[in-house]
Amino acid sequence: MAAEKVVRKRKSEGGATRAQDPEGTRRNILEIASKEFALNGLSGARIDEIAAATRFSKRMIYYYFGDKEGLYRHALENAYREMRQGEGALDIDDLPPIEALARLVEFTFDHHHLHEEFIRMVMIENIHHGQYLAQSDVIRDLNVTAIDHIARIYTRGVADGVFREGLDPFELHWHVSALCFFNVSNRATFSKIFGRDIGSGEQLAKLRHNTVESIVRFVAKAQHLKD
Amino acid sequence: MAAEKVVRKRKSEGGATRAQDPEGTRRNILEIASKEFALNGLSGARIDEIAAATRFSKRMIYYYFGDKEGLYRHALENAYREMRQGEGALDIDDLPPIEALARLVEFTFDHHHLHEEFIRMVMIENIHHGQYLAQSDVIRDLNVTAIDHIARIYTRGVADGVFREGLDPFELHWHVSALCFFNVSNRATFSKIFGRDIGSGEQLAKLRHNTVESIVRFVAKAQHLKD
Amino acid sequence: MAAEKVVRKRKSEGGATRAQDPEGTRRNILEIASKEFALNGLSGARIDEIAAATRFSKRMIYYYFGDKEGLYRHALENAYREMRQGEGALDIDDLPPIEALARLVEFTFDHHHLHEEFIRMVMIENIHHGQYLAQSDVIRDLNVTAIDHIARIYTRGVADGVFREGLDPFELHWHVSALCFFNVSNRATFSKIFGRDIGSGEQLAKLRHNTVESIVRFVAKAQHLKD
Amino acid sequence: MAAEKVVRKRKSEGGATRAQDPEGTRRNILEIASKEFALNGLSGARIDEIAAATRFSKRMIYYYFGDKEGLYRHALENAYREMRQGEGALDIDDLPPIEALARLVEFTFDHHHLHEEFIRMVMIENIHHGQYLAQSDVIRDLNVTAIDHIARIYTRGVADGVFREGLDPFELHWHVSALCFFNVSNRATFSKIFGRDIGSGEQLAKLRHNTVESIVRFVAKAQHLKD
DNA sequence: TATGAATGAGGCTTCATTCAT
DNA sequence: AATGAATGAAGCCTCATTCAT
Repeated sequence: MAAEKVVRKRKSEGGATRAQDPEGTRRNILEIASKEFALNGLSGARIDEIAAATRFSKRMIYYYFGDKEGLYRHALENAYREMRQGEGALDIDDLPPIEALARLVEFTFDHHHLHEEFIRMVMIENIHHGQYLAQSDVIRDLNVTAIDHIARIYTRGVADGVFREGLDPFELHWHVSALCFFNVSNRATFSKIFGRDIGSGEQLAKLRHNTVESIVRFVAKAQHLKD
Repeated sequence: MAAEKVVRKRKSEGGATRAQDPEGTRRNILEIASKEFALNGLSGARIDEIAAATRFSKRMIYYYFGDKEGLYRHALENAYREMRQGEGALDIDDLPPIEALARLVEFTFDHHHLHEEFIRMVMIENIHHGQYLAQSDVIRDLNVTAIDHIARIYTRGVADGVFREGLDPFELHWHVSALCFFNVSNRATFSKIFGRDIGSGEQLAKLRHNTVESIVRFVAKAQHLKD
Repeated sequence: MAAEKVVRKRKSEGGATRAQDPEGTRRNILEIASKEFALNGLSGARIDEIAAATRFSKRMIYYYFGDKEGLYRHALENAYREMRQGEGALDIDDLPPIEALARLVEFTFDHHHLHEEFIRMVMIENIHHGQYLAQSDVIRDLNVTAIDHIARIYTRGVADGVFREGLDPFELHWHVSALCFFNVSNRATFSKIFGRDIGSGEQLAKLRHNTVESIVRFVAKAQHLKD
Repeated sequence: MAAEKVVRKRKSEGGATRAQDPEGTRRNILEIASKEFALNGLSGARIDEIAAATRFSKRMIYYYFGDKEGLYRHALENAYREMRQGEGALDIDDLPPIEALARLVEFTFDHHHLHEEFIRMVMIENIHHGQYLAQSDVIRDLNVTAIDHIARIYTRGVADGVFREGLDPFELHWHVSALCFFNVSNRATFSKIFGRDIGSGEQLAKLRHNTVESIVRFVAKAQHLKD
């Protein structure tokens, strides 16, 4: 009889040896995964490599995040969350509007510059048509408040008579975002094409300065500008 | 064109019927591949799917482009080439500087908006740290000339006394690029987060208008601005 | 019953609240496991899903049953046990042989029809070449008695001169089993192939009737048959 | 720059060395797969083991059959096809009805006995509730004709006055199937429980004889039976 | 020039099982 | 008695690429 073929038993026998700290495990995995996704994108990232860089076995990724997309989704949320948390630090309500606006732009410019990982996650998510962001309520909630900052400054500036009327805070936010984001997101191609690194040294400083000036000139009344 | 001259040789005795048109084959493959890469990125694109969408077999991709990266590199070069070709059309040397500048910005804004595929290729290339672009001399040559346009306008504006002195054409180009690029590259996330589609209708028109205004206000002397 | 006596001990100071009832735990697990195995087979069943459907943790399965095969073995034994228990109810010793035989067949037919889960366990065990059954003394003991019933009826029938001589009770049991078993085990394929559901309604009733008639005609002397 | 991380190239380089014979390849794979599925069931079968037993690489299974279920579906269809093909051999139209019926039953009994693999596939498919068979038009077509055989014999027998009237050929087919199928499908458990191997030697012969007699006695008028 | 058949390597995911508490 | 955290091994499937014609 060839009938002796049986349910094949798994050979494992190997067990866990690690301390049990679910929250720590989750965090460790998410941290590593965020880096991998930011570096290689969703399809470029490798679960195996993430697991290897982790202090845990590959299996735990699935235990805590379900699948690769689940992990990516969490990494994306995490990126937005960390980003927004940093913004709390900025305290500019006491400055005169123009100066406050300048500070806000500088802050955003520097912040983006320092958080390339976040920028890359957003780029990657745009490559995926924002489909994972669309699944996350968390992210939307985090971001809508981002406009409040600039809206408050703008209102004060208009009240003080130094800002032009009729501008839309949402569009101002867009403006600031575009300039600050682009300088990080397109650093590689832009720098390589023109042979000037836009992401460091003098050039970075000048673009930062230009960015501030551009926003201020866009918002402030002409009479308040010094050429 | 040259295509008229292609003699459709049939294999002597009722053999294969496919036209032997190497250049056409290449072009067909590259076209399809460009779409796939733009849609799914380098690691996300599938050779199988590209081949299937092609009029040819998978083998031809390797025959003409070596490997996946070779195909990607060509698709990238192609994207830049097509982009730059379009720019030739713009004729603004006869307009007064401010108006010329406004036209240039509008043109760039629209051009980027209409060439999402190109924008996505650039995003993807940035995700890959510009490493493939770095290997291509073609691309660099194509792009450096892009600054000439704006440089000429700027020079005229300064000569006419309507533009501020001391600005760097390269940085002006950066400025225009940033705003026009961002509106396409980040359309998905930005629109989804704030619930307003920045890529169509009224909103698109307003951002276009703002973009022009922003650049003009940045470059022109304050006395020439109407708030 | 014994369950009345279970003292629900609470861990001294507001600890766990789960009742400590080993036998109940075992039973609960076994019940759920039986369903899963009957539904998906030995290799198709999932320990995780069994545990999830249970009121207990996965660990308890291993605690009480060792491993997956152990659990399956117990489920198999359980299926046979429950099956045989039901048969006790039948009381036909007072009926004339032909009628008694008819009742026995009807009973078996209905019993099998009502216990699809058991039938499926037997099918599954046959897929595994009966290797787990072979390990269980319990099951063999339970079943051998199954022949006694039919043997008694047959003996009476022969004595009464209504049954043919020389038949083997074991083979009669085989006969009854085959017809009753098949109608449940092969319901899916047979019904789907011929577009007639053999497991419900009129068709079921007719096959039941045929089954009885077939057995009776096989056993009874021709002179006692009405065509 | 950590930017040197790239699309990871596959290392393969290894190529094919085998003769190209698509149909042969398919057949070889299907043959091996049929054995594995019959032996271990759908979930129990291992693609790796099938591939290893094949003359081809694992990849070819997916090339030709899509996925594991696709392969199973084809194996199932194949089993039914081979089964039905064998039946063509039987030539009984010239025999008197009773004898023809007896020959048909004997043939079916032997045929099932010799094709355990087929029986097991049907068992397995029933475990899966016939869901794969339901997807196959091929199988249904093959089987409906199976009833024609027995219907023709029955009609002749009724015309000759030796068979009872009012029987349903479909149900007769069911009857024959049940007895012949069961003896193969349940050989393992039945034999083990009662300590008598129903699948070989004298016992097999007696059950075969009984099966024929049972069917004949069920169909023939009582006056034509010799007890 | 062009193709369909074939493949090794690796990718994601699941599984039964064990450890620490 | 009972659990949630953790895991090695293996399972299915996909991918870029090459061979034979």
